[in-house]
Order: sequence, then structure tokens, then C-alpha cells
Amino acid sequence: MNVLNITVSNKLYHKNPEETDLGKRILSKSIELMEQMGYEQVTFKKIATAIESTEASVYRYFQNKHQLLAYLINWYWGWLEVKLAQEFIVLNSPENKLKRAIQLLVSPMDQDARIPHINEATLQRIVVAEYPKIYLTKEVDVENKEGYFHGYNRICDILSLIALQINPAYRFPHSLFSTIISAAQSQQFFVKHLPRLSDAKSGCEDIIDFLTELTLKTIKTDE
Amino acid sequence: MNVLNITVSNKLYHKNPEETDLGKRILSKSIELMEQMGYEQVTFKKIATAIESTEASVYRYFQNKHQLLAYLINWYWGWLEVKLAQEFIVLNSPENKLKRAIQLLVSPMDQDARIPHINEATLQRIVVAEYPKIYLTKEVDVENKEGYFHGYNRICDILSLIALQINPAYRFPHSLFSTIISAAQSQQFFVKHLPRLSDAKSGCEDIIDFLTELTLKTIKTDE
DNA sequence: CTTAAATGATAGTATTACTATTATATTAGC
DNA sequence: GCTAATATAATAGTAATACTATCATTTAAG
Repeated sequence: MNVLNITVSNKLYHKNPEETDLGKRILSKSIELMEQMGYEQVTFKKIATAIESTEASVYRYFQNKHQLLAYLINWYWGWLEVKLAQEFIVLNSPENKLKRAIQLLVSPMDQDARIPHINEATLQRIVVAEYPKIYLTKEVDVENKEGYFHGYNRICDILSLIALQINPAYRFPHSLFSTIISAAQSQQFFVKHLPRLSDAKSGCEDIIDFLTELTLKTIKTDE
Repeated sequence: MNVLNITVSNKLYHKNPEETDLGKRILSKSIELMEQMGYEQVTFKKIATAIESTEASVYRYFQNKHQLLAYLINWYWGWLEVKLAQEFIVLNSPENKLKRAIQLLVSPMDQDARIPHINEATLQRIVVAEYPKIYLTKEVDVENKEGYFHGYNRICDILSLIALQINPAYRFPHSLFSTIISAAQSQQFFVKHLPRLSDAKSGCEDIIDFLTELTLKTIKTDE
């Protein structure tokens, strides 16, 4: 069984949590707690207590809670990129690749046994519920330079290139996919919490249909 | 000169800030401060000091900062709805109405002299930078019942109805417009702060083109 | 002129987001 | 097996935040 390692920029941690047992427990438990109580309610104190360690120890890995969230979310995008690459091996048409990418964005993930300390399905729910919080801050420009949004940028670039294969004249591929990706997140949230903002029934098929149709119609050349 | 009053649900304040001079000063100054330092950095203490009042007095109007933000954002959607209604008087085709709605979402607003205590242009920038924070919380379900997202829901409904006039068979009008509205916000943010996520140049024309084309192509029946 | 309501002044509390210090345990190199 | 470095634990402390409470004063309404 081969071991897979998702690499996250070293600006996103103080000490690499993937390298130690305590680090992995921090990751694992913070995912669990964030899903349970939401980002705002999580504190380093609570994480520390839950893994029977101390606040100071958690601070050795992450400068603050914001950096921890950014780490987790970048890990998610890194992970998604790996998944996409795997899937694209057997997909030949750009259209099928985009369709599959949308499915991956919206469908619940299943646990990768090679990475026991990260619960991918839970992490995905955290991304849905917390994602915009990592860039909607006054520090966005500094953090952008430090690579806080690298994972998202890359996914967006990859999908843009595929779209340009379908229609090289399409003017807004990056705007389109940043929109699609964020809609993939927010529609999941709306179905659950603000249903008047969506037409999808629970279950992900409607969202997939909505996004796929939107994407393909938009890219298509006006003949 | 007629006076215009945007009404916001009474669940969004403790004491109506529009009814007193102090209340209006709180609104005015909190808009100013939120734009300057961002939502996270604003405190009731800072607002109070800036208007030469006290923390306790600000708490008499809003239960907490989150409620204040929700109030301001709902005010914005109420305002936008009024603007839309005005504009639609002279617009006849549903297509033109949608086009104009997108323009309004993205173009900088100009100050309404009838409401001197609210700087609409600044408020719009706050909505761009802070909007998702009002629903991405663990209290979303409770707050939804209390009408925290009423303004957004309404705009979304209005635009959905117009879209259905163009194509009554379109399956996802609410999903489409919640996506379009949130893209209108986030593209403005991306152009400024995360340019790899957008193809638009600064200035709002590109964003308008992107969103208009996306909307119309998506709604159109597949013949 | 009286009373109620709004505001100001001040104080206090629990929690948070850290920083610092020292002690102890573990590990790696010699 | 000893030493030195490193990681972690234990504990304490600070400044800021997000409130709540109390009481005095001003203002406005009948």
C-alpha cells in the first residue's frame, strides 16, 4: 500500500504537523471540532484539551486559528487536485473532464485509508461551511503572497485550461471556474440551511446538473 | 424632497437605530469603520469612542456585532430592491431587466441625498468584503427563521421570476441567481485581491459582461 | 412640573488569544 | 551509556474582547 502525501506550503504552518504524531492528532481533532462546533467556537485551548496536550504545544504548529484553517483548506484543494489527476487519466474529452470535476466538487468524499488522520468527508464539509473566511480578511494581500490561496488558484487554472480546449475564444475561464467552485460550495450550504436560495433537493444530483449545464452552456461558442 | 425609508426586520436590532440621532450616528460610523479596518477589527468600544458615546449605548441598539452586520447588509438588499423597482419601471423586456440588475449589483453606487447617514457606496464595499460572514455561522438556522437573510432571499426571488419569463422551463432559477449575486460580489473582490481567480480588468465592465453572458446563455432554452 | 425614557459614566466578569518560563521526557549522535 | 538537543507539558501571566450591571444625568412628553 503506497503512502500518499499532500504537501502544503510551509508558510501555512510554523512546524509541519504531518511530521509528528502530535501534529497529526492536532489536524485530526481540529477537523472533528470545527465540524462539530464551527470555526468561530474552536480555540487552541479546546483542541489541546481534547487531545490531552497543551495550548502552547498547538501554538508550536500553527501561529493561530486562521492559519490552521488555511492549512486544512489548502490540504483539501491539494487533495482534490490529486483526485482530479487520477480521474483524468481515463477521461479523454474535455467535456467529460469538466463534468467529472463538478461531480467531485459536490459529491461526498470517501475516506482514504492511506491517510488515517484526515477525514476527507468531514474536511469537505468544513470547506463548504468555512471557505470564504480564509480570504475575506484585511490580511488577504499579504497572505496571498504567502501562498494561502495557492490550492484554489491551481484548481481554477486547471479547469480553465480544459475549458479553453472546448472553446479557445472564451473570455472568462478563470472567472467562470472561481464562480463554479464557489457555487459548488455555497449551493451545498444553501440546500441545507437556506433553501430559498436553491432549487436543488437534498442529495447532490440537482446541484451537479445545475453546475454542469451552466458550465457547458456558458463555454459553448455562440454559433 | 421626499424621504425614503428602508425598513429592516425588527429582529435585526434591539432598538431601531433609524429612529434616533444616536442610532443614525452608530450606523454611519460603523459603516465607516468596517470599511476602514474590516469587520473583525471593529468593536462596539471603537464605534462608541468614535461617535463620543459609550459601549453600553451601542449595545442598546444592537445585541452584538454580528447583528449589526446583518442589519447593514439587509439594509443594502432592501435598498437594492428599491433601486431595481425604480429602474424596472421603464424597462420592458425581461432580458433588459436582468442586464440592468447585474449592472446595479456590480457598479459603484452613488450617494442618496435623502439618506445622509448611510454611505451607499461604502456599504456596497462592505457587502462585497463581508457578506458570507452573516450566514456562515452555526446559528444560521435560527437566524434564518428570524429573517436575517430576508433581503437576499427577496432579490433572488425577484430575479428568478424574471428569468422564468424568458424560459418558463428553466429548472434552477434560484440557484442561478444566488450564484450570480454571490459571483457579483466575489468577482469584485477577486479583481482587487486575488486576480488569478478572475479574468476581469479593474473597472466593472468585464464583470458585467461575464455575468450577463453567463446568465443569458444559461437561461436560454436549448432549441 | 413630573415622570419616563434615553444616554453617559463607570465598573466588573469570563473568555480569548496569545507570550513566557521552567521542568520533564524523548531521541539522536557520539 | 552519556550528553546534548529537541519536543512536549505544566503553569502563569497579559492585554483585549464581548459582554452585563448599576447608577447618575440629561432630555422629551404629557
